[in-house]
Amino acid sequence: MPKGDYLAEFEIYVMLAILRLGDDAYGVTIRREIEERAGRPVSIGAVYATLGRLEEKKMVEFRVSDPQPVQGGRSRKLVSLTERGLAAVEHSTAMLQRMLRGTPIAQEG
Amino acid sequence: MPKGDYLAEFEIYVMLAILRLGDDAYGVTIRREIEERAGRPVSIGAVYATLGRLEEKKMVEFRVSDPQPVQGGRSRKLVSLTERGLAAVEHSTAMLQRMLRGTPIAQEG
DNA sequence: ACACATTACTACTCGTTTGTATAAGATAGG
DNA sequence: CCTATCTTATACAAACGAGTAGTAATGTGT
Repeated sequence: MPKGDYLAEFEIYVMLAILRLGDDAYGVTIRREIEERAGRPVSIGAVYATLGRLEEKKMVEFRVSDPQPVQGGRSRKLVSLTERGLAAVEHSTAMLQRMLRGTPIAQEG
Repeated sequence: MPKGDYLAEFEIYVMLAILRLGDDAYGVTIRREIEERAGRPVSIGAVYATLGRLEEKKMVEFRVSDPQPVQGGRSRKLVSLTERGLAAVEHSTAMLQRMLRGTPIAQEG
């Protein structure tokens, strides 16, 4: 099982957050998104570290935004999933859904 | 976030396989189940190693079957999830479902 | 120039998971 | 007994992920 071909838990959370955030996905918003859904604190460093690992795996890619017209509004490094990244998330989640089926665990739509 | 509080990918697969297999969950069947769903080879050693770790975390428990009336039919070590293990799987999958919602990834019922 | 806010980066540590290789226990059959 | 078969066990290595702490870049406002 060549590593780098699958996603660890936190990596999945980061990638799903990116998907939900769409054009507004960058370090700070990703962090907030995960904190809200998971209900636990997430350090910003952990997010950037994970984003770096995901980039190495070619799961995500970046583009730099224009600076924001507010105090401290430095450019953001917006993230999006690569084709490969999207495929990986879909694969991971589909696998989970397959495994869940036929199981006594409640499924939500 | 203290490790040991969440489940890694392979651990989740093992636990979900146990759930599906019910009264027939033991090393060999678990391996087969995962291989079929994941479509990749799984070594039997990896399964036992993981089961050992899950037992340490009190996620699974064992009971020994009667010997099987076939060649090589030694007793099986049947596995089932503990209350704690079931709760952990439910927690992990529920979190994923929450993260999936609002995402362009197809959801199956 | 200076303070302040927002965002990003990186080196490093720690603990973990995964996986292999290897050995061996238990049972049936001839 | 000896062999084949099914099952389990485990020491060990290698790789990896998570997270922290500290640093720095870039922008606004005064």
